[in-house]
Amino acid sequence: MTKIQKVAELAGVSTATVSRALAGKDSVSPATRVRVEAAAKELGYVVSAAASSLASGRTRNVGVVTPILTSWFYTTVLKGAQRALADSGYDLTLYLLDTNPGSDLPHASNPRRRQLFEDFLQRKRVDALLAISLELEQEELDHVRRLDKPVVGLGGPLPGVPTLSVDDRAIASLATDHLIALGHTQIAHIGGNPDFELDFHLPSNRRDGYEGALTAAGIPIQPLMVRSADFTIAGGYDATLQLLGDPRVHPTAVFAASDEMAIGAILAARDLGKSVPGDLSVIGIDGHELGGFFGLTTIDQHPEAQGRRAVDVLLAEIESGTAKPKPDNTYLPHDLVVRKSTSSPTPVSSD
Amino acid sequence: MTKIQKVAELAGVSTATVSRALAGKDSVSPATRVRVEAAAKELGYVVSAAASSLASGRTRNVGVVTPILTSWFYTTVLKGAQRALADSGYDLTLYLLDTNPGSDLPHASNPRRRQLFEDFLQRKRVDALLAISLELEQEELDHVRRLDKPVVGLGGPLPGVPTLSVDDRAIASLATDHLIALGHTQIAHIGGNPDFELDFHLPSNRRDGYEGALTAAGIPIQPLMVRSADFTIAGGYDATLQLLGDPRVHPTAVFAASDEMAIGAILAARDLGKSVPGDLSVIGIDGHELGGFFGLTTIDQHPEAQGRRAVDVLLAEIESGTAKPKPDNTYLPHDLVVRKSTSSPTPVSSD
DNA sequence: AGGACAAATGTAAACGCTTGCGTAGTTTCA
DNA sequence: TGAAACTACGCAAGCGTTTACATTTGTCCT
Repeated sequence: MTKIQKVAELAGVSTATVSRALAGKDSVSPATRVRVEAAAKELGYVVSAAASSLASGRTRNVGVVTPILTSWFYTTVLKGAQRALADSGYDLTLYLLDTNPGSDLPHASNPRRRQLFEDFLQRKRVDALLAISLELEQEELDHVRRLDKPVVGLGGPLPGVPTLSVDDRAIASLATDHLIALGHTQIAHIGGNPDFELDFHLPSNRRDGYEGALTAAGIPIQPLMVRSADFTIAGGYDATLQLLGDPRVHPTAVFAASDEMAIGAILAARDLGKSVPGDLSVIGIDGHELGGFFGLTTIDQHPEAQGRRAVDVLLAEIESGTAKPKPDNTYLPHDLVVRKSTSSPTPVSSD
Repeated sequence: MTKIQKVAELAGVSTATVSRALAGKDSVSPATRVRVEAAAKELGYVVSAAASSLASGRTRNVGVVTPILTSWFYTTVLKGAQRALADSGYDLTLYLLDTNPGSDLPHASNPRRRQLFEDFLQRKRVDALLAISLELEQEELDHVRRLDKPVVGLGGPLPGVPTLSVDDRAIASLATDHLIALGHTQIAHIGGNPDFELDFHLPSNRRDGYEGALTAAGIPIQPLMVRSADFTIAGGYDATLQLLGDPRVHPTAVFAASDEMAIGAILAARDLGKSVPGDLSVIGIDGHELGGFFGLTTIDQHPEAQGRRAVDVLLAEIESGTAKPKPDNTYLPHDLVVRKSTSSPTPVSSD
């Protein structure tokens, strides 16, 4: 391993200057900088991350905590974050915080979570933390605060931490309004399961948006029209099966709280011999890559861009060194993407 | 931040002893160990990763390089790797090595790859590297060798590096034999696209296994029965549409090289009004979580276990400090999972 | 009882960088 | 033209551990 000393000798300067030149600091003359860079390249010199971080207190490493990995939305956010970090020369350390299935312990007792908050994060291994859809308990929040490092939340409201998220109510309203505008009045909703391991605000906000839009349009809310599922294709499928099999309701459209559930709804409708959108219009949320394949109308929430944005905010905080930025929430953009899973309802003979 | 010095004082020992006690080394008396641990806990002491790694040369951090993130198989492997690492107190640094789309440059010229191999990896940020489905060019391989750190390949043959992988030929044979045993003779194959960004051995090995099984059973190989796609649902769908629309062939079964393509095949068959398995049997590879939902017969290759296994090997190498373990390949287990997408062919009137 | 050996602990030298402070040398300006 | 203000760079003190080596203490033989 070549060390900085060798580079300094070859370039004919002190190690201090090499360090400054390579770190891209000003106060190094252009000529010197060039010489140092040439020397470094010639010797194949790369700074030792450990030494650099010990001396500077910075690691060039950002921790990303996600509750789920095997879901398109999360991996896409992660992809955006990874790319943005790599572009800025940062490493991404991945922490997976899935609750052990079946366990109903408070989060703080989950050993994996304890390990993360009490051990890993405390070792100064990361400069900042990006928390995706994370709900933290008080104790965990305290641990995070103690780090005194930038923390940004994506998708979930974290008290005392700046967050980015889409406006779930607005998205749900937009989706519902789209169906209303097409002439639907019998609109069902497949919401996310609130006891899912994710942040519980999201399902309820989406439901609120749905109900708000109906009410605003003077359409009565029918509790039987609302089902919940676990955000997966299978979950959306089952919920739709139940919905369409219930003689008490006659939905002509379904608004699913995720694209995967919406896809499940499309498959269920087909399996029941109903056509989409002829017999049932379906709209989802996410902007899933399979949306085009299924002709799914959706609200794209640009997950990859969300990952990038979150990292941008995080890096800005790291650079600025601001200990306590305003803990407010910023809304991220979303877009209605109309495909062929939604249309006006076909008039039906009342039965 | 409490440092080791404080702990030493509180426990009434030297910093050396604290270090040894906390690292779990022997040659510390049980009584002392207990006292040190108590002191550390009381002060909330956690070692500084930077200092520790500078002094010891170890980072407790493993790099994982994957070519794809938004695919169930890869994220599941990653999940297995993450969990195994977390269980052993290691961090996982994620590197994403997707080629920029459209670019046909040699890998070594891809800026993201350069950055990874020439910069990130050289900084001693990781103790070891897990390369998933990675094909490296000579230059990149040299960089990796220069690290002189344990490297394990998963799923792709890396010259000079120990690898783990399933036996793709055997899997393909098993899948094909399953169809043959059911009585099929008109068996199509949807293989992975060889110019896909992944390792190209995989698609060709699977195709070899398919052809081998046919030949062994005395069934002629029909080139028109073989299509390739990009491993996705949409890809499998299109390939199947073509296959079933081609008047020159009459497949009664399809062996797809991935579960996602197999799911696409099922959807395509349905859209063409064919029943599965009545008109078309479908078998895939992977063990995808949606397999149950679609009733898909598949060869489960236990991706999460693959991730765990790979990490186990990696950690064993780190512990042993063996610089150069035998660069051989170990095959991982796979299992046929029979569901309802395969059955005996229904006799058809020859047309 | 004396020496040899092992067990437990202490001493202090790395580990390889960053950066505050200081110093020459160079401009700038009245 | 002399002081003030920069600019570019060197010096050396850390940063917080780990660990080779030395030391102490206790145990076991003969």
